[in-house]
Amino acid sequence: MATLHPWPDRTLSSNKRRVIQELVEGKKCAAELQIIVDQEHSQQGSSAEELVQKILTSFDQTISMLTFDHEVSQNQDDCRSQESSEGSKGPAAVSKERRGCYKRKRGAETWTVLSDNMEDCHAWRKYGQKNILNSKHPRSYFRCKHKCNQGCRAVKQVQRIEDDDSQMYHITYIGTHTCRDSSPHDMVPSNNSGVAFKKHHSSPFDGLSSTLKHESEEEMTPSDVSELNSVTMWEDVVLGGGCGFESGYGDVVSDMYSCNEVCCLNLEPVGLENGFQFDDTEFV
DNA sequence: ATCATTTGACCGTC
DNA sequence: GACGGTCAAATGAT
Repeated sequence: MATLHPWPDRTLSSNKRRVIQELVEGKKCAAELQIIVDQEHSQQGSSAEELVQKILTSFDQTISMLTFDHEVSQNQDDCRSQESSEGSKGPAAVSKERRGCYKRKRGAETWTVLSDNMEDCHAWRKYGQKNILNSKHPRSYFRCKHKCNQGCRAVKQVQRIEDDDSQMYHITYIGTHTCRDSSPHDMVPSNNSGVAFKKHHSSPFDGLSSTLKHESEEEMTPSDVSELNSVTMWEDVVLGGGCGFESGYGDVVSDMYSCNEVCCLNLEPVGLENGFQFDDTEFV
């Protein structure tokens, strides 16, 4: 199995990574089992079906805990160091020094959406706005509200499209949510959100995999293709696509299905760049 | 008082 | 050097 994973962490210990890979494999098998069980037990709520559901839930939560735990601990360290430095130097001095001191999120997975609605199920906080060259409308920058307390690195950029008549927005999502949003809305199964989004055994990306863009200029190699298969499989796990509920991991896409409904007109998962790995040093 | 948004400065990439 | 992305003080809203 390819060793690519969308969580932004190269420092994850190899053991932990292997554990997660094994869990991903396990969940994949459980998802296949669920399909078989569904076929053989057509009536809803059979005990076998419930059992498989529990297995899938268990896999999801375990994977989430493993990755979440690591990231939170890392980000808590970040916050602490920030606080301590501010405390020692005084706010004014630090703010001048740190201003604009960042590393760009290059290589993070991104996907774009054309929507008439800026809203989605996540809590975003605007952190900037820029006028873009040759664009009539400014681009707004949002980051996940839980960046500070949970270290969620998801960001999105929203820009109204050029066409004056339409109220459509071009929304670019960068990175997946690693937060566990405390809002009740996010905790309920996505297929309980009043949307005709059938419980599925495959990722929401599956039907879109043909539009999966490899942002690299290079031609895709067979290994790239296999990586993409792994990507969809992983997304099946982290996006909660396998069982229709979301534990808080990387749920942007499923949210766009469940919450924005048909306003999601054009979903383009893109940017699975070479190696599909985040460089943690780019997230300082 | 607290939280969110605006806005100009700063930095990385091309 | 231009442009885009991010930071954080200032400001506004509740």
